[in-house]
Amino acid sequence: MREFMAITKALSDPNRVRMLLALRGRELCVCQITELFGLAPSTVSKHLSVLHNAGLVQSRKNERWVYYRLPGQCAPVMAREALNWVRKSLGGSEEAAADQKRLKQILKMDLSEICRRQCQ
Amino acid sequence: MREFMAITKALSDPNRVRMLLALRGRELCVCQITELFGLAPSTVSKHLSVLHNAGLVQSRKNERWVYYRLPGQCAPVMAREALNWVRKSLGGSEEAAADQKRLKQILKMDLSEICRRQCQ
DNA sequence: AACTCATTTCGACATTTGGCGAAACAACAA
DNA sequence: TTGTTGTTTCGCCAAATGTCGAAATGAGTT
Repeated sequence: MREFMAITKALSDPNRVRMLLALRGRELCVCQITELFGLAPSTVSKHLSVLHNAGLVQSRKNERWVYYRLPGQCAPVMAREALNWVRKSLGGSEEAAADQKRLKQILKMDLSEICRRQCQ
Repeated sequence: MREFMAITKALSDPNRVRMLLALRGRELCVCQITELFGLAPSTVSKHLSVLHNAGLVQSRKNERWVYYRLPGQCAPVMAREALNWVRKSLGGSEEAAADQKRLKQILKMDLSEICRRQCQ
């Protein structure tokens, strides 16, 4: 029950759900997610920590950047089922499509450039 | 997206999730749910309204009582998928079993008797 | 060791949410 | 019509939540 509630609470914020949809098929750096959502880096970090705590994302550090991704087969069943449900329900939604489109532009940019823009 | 968020917000409270699990296989009157959870009737009513608003329960009125039940095949796909996920994830949980056990006792009681107990 | 810089944590604030009791509502009974 | 009674709505309060900016962290660089 505790595990399940951690998941539903994580899914109860639209920005967090959009983050999960944006992570389909690729990993993203915190600064890329920050750029995509137009939120403060600290806010994005907190959202990602909620998702991580619910087992809905994993992370790794490389050089200066932290990358988040959806968990693989090793993830707990409950989290995998939740992610399948999200994908099935919203994978084809307008919001997801719009985010994917803007993400395409962001992925072309250099990570350092993105971070520089966020510091000003 | 709006529909999906209504569902996840509805599922983000443990009492509401327990209510959905208690409604498996039968309809329940508001006073029975109130008795099961030990909350104020107004609180239970509010929870049920949130669930109803998300399409996760339906209601009917009969005589003096209002009965809530899980939606049938006519329910929107998203709500049905959500309910399946809840059942699959928590159908066998300790909390659900404990609630079912206490519910068994409550179902033996007369509705008028339950309501009388709640008024004092 | 000191510096840089992406990320996280902390502190503050406004908003939302879960809870209750009182009052309003709605349906039935007398 | 007037009561009775189960449910809902309305205020109110305390706790939780989303957001930001400032400060702390930590890994790589000089």
